[in-house]
Amino acid sequence: MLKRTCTCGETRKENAGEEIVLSGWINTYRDQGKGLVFIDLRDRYGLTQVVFDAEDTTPEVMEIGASLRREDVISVKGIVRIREGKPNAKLTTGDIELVAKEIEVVNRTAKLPILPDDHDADKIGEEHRLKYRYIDLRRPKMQEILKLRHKITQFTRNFFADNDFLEIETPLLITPTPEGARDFIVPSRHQSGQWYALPQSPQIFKQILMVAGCDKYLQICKCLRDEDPRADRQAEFTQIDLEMSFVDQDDILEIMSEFASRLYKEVGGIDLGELPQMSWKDAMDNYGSDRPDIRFDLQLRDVTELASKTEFKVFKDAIDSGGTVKAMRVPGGADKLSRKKTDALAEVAKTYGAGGLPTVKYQGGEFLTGVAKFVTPIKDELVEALGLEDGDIVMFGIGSYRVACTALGEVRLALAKDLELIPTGAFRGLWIVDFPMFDWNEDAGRWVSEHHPFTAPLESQIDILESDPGNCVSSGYDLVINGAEVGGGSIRIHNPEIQAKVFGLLGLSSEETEEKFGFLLNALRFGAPPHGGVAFGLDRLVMMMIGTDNIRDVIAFPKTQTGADLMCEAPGEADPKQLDELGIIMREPEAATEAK
RNA sequence: GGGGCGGUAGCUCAAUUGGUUAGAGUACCGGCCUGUCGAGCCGGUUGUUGCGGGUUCGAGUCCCGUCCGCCUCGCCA
Repeated sequence: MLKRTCTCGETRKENAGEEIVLSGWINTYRDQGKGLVFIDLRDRYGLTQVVFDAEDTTPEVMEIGASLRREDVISVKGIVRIREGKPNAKLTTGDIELVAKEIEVVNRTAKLPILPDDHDADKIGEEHRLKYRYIDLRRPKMQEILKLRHKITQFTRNFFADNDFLEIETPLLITPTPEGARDFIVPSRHQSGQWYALPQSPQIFKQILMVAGCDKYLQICKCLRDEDPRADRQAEFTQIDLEMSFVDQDDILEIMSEFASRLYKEVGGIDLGELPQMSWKDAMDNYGSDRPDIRFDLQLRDVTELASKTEFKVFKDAIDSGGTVKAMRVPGGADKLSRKKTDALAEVAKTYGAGGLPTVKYQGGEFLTGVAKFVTPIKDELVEALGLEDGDIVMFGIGSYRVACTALGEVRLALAKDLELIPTGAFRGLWIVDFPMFDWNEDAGRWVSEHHPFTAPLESQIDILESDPGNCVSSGYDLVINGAEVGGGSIRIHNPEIQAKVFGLLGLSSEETEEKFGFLLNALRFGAPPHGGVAFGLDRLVMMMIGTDNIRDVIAFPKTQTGADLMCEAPGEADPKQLDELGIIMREPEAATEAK
């Protein structure tokens, strides 16, 4: 075997005259006819032009050179020389070429299903890219992503190691717990009828590590949630997970702000600037989202009071049932937004639970369009409240507080896209703080955790935890960058009585609590320090830095929307023997359907 | 579980109101070409139109079912 002496990205003018060996894949070949063939040889590090010239090499090597096709794998020995033709400014090695003297064809490729070509990779169906991931990943762009991801994890490890964090692994096979996402379940062979769950996060383990005196913990770990994926969400994903003892919220926000700022700066070359704090209430009130995109300035205003003065039935019905009316001023919207566009925005509002999106134009001192007559009675007050100017459009979000805010908030985002309000290359981050402890779930008829059941209420809120859970503010915090939640955490409950109270509020009986979370409550009884932590979504960080909204772009071997790995064809059938050992009997498909 | 879009050559796509032999670029194969670099020129091979039914003289096209992929609501403590 010819062993390479350097890579395809490093040879320069200065190396002219040296004998080297390169190994790699044929990126392209250009056969000029009898006696002259060019090859661009590719490896992870770059491209080097190899020339097969009849005047410089043997007929045998020439023949092999002419037979090479895309993605064949070769090793080639030769002499570096300054190019006889023009240099190629597109390549770092563009000044030189390797004159082939000896060649070893390591492997010929079969007929290629896809080409690893950045130039038209976007056109290749993702299904093919995923099935032949090993070819897709050869693309320089994909290699760059893998490298960036590596740099981020490397930076993370170094940063936290420098701050005395210990990297500690937690188990993948854990006990199923109620609350939260749907678990992936794994059968136990030794204890038939018993099941492991794969972790949705190492949450409880990292808290127990604090009880165990580890003080500062870090792990870059896989988390698994058996829920439907989205473009930016995958059932199997990676978190930068950490936890600290004897800290308060400010301590955590401080170190995490430093981490985020330095990470973006040093790895991504991005200046995040200051990371201000905004309360959850302010975020919902003004941006209609708990992860507001503050790169542009449209804001929502509460006009419930004003709206109650009108005879508009849509307003009245919502207000009578305790709802909210929000308004958003779109400067200059009268000209920019056609009926077609406002209709499309109304569809957005409907998707998020609103009945529609009443819209009025403000032109010539009058409200125009269909619902104008209903809001004209409050015209002056509305103009004043929203600071309306001639040519503006006003849109209304109506419904329960969360629906009114969210629906109009989503319209806000759609509008930003449509009117191109987001400056390219802008990065704006902020911490969202003071989340509510709970949200009332109508279907379940009980409180559910806004964050998770281990989140502590703010110290000032402990009094109202039980008397007024709906207004109880938690110690949770999320880091939001460009409208995406990149991480979140909280100060945890370290007092077993308070933890038991929270479980109780979530509708768990004390038996259930003891059965499912007894080990945690126990741990809290045996000397738990105050502690708190954060989990950052690694995939999201990578996505943001390379500017993609597709999470599959940043995962080497991602899954599809139905949880399939198209390359290895997971999930697959298990051997009946395996099932037998586990005491599992498959129900017939028809029976499964009937059971529904 | 709901809604939307898509599936035609290895790949990316085209194919008039249903119309007879399903085309183009690219990859691949062959030929030409000594300075190319997304090489060029000439020629060629490549099809279960996702799958299964149905309507029709005739289906890539229309209908029903189903599978797969993508986007999305619910869901994601």
